[in-house]
Amino acid sequence: MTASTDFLAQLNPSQRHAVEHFCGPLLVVAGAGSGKTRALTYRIANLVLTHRVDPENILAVTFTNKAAREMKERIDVLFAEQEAQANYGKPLSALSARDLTQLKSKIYKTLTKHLWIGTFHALCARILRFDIEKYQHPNGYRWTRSFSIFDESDAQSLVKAIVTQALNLDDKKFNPRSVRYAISNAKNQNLTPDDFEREQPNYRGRVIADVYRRYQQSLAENNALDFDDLILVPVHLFQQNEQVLGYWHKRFRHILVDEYQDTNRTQYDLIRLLVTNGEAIDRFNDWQHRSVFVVGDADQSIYSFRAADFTILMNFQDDFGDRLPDDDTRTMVKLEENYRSTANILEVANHLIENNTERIDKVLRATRGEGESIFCYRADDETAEADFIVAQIRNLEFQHPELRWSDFAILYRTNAQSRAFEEVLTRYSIPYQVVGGLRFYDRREIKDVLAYLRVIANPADSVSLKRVINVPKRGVGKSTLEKLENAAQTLGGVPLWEILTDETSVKTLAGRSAKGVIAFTQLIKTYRDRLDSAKGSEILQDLLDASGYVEALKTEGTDEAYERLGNVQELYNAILQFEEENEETSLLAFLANASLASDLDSVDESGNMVSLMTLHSSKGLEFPVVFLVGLEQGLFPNFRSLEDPAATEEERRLCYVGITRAKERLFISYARERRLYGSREPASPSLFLAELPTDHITTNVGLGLPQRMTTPMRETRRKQAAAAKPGSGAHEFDWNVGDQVVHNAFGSGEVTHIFGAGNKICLAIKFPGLGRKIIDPKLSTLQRLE
DNA sequence: TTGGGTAAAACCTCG
DNA sequence: TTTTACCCAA
Repeated sequence: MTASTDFLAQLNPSQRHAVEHFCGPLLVVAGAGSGKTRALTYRIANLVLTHRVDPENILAVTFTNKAAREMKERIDVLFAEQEAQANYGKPLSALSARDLTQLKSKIYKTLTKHLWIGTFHALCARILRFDIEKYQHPNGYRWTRSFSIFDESDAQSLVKAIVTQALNLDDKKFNPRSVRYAISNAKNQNLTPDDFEREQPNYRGRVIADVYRRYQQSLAENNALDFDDLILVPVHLFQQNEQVLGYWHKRFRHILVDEYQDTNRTQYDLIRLLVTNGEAIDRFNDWQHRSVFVVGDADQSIYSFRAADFTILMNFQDDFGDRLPDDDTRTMVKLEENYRSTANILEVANHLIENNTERIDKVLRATRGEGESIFCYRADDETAEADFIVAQIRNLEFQHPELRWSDFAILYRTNAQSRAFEEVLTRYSIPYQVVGGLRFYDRREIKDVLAYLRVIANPADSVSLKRVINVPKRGVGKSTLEKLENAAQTLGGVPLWEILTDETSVKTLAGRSAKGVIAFTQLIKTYRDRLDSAKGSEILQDLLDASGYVEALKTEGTDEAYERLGNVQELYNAILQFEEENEETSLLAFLANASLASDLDSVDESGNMVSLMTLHSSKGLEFPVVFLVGLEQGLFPNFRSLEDPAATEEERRLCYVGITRAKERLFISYARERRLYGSREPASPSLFLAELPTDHITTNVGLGLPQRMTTPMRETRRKQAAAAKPGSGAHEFDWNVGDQVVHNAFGSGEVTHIFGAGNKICLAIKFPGLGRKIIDPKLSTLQRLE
């Protein structure tokens, strides 16, 4: 066995199949905990070490920045182990410190540095820093490589300004948030304003299309892109410019995509363009020296709210593959062996997910022992729930000396649920970290300082400019700003900056405030001149002083101000670290990195703290002990999904994700009463609780858990159904789980779920031999057998 | 122009 | 309960 292949011996046959795949398409259907990250990293290492692929030709898309970082680290280790054998003839651990340093630096320079690994957003931002100036918008808008990236709040205020000011519409009727959401959705499905209008030709659709057009114009005027544009613009650029596409197509011969079930239409278009060089997909056949390798699990698709579409994964073989059935195909491999969780946990997870209708058939096979039973706790309210869970944590930590605080995770549906747990954890002095919530880069002081940097890099960015022109106070108030903006508008939408830099105009328009405006523009100009010569960190350091920002915080002198000061200091550390760790150290690269950072990226694994996070954030992570909390109707599944069977299935997948995070112990809990906005509301147990297999669960509610838990739910349903339609025909809606029915087309079956409430009820019915189908009793003839 | 006050809205998930 | 938006006095 040669040195370059013996690391493959650690893999099981399916993993090995995936890892050794060289050219052509491959879909890896990878269940939770089946070693998919390992398959990805090993394959990249194998491409380079065995097939001698130039690292420059590899593009790997991950779901988070953190995953990208970890993948790079793991590949680095694999490279190092192989090179140690090859160059020194001994294992990595036997190398002297000097040789090790030398080897690592050589590996970084020749191999790791050239790999493109990152999220869709980060990779696309990088491509755009090369090529955005070649992009031609149909309306003639232009962007430069110093474009700003607008976050969600920037985007929403832009939409709000268009709705209320430019179009003079009621922002109650056209809620900026929902309009922005509609635009985002359109972009994620690769729809232009015209496309959108064609799809929704009604009044609302036309208005939104109009806002969308103006919104895009606004972005262009600011030389800015939103998150969705980061993907959409490269797609359009590739579609319109053969040379640009040709370059990247030639460069990225081997493309790998993780979490493929969570890609949206636009991201799919991007991948397809890069793979086929724009050729029609059914004609593309040139797989020599080229591969596309995607890894995903339809059962873990939980991002449909940002237009992710798991049918893209289901269609992979039709798109790229040989179109053969599962058993014969050479373009799909399934990883079904789970190395993470105990058999009990897997049993519960498998049982739950079987309630979904739309999935690729797949079971997680246990490789570990049975493990402890799952415990389900019914609490009186959210405080009692937190008390119970923290008591369990203290207890387990006490009884099992091998457990650290960081081995525990509390997973919930919404960020707002963290508070109760934080209070109790604080009371017992248990260290914890809340992941999600307010991101570091979303704090006010950080956004302020970044806005300064953004204006310095991109003065056309009027949104950032307005944010800081009067921070700290320079006597430039609302009315002054309004006059200046009007002037910019009248001159045909020139950037505000152009008005500000003309001293005469400023003196005419701003009057008393002119002094402050001029001071501000002078400040920005000073740093713009240094943009090419100075490092970002140097600019930031001087700026904090010269702008008076730090001074103002010190003068304020409150505890809060000192906390902000600390955060600003931390930002300075962040930029220093960025410059140290990254190949591309420009201020532009740092700003993009800051815009795209997620709170998940800052998860501290060394800190030994209990982790609190949403189920969405927990994807891809694992913990020995997991608490899955708040399993109540309306909370989880969330109330917005109650009436929509497809949405309920997504909530169920989310629950599946939560369960499969657990390695050793799983606790599930719900409360009978919960505080919402401050007032107490009664809560009923989640639909999902009744779907868990009784014999693997212990509970504090006595034996016979599913019966007892479904009863109150049935009563609520009955009440809701009766209330929804008083008088005649209430019996139509009075369905219960377990009802035997006869359907005019499918024959007899059993009701297994009830979706929604009132007159919007849908039933999931299991028909022997035909499987489970979701049926609207109002639209089909259903007869109940008594 | 600024700062303080009160009233109304917000809590779904995210790069 | 907490956060944000808007109004008015100084």
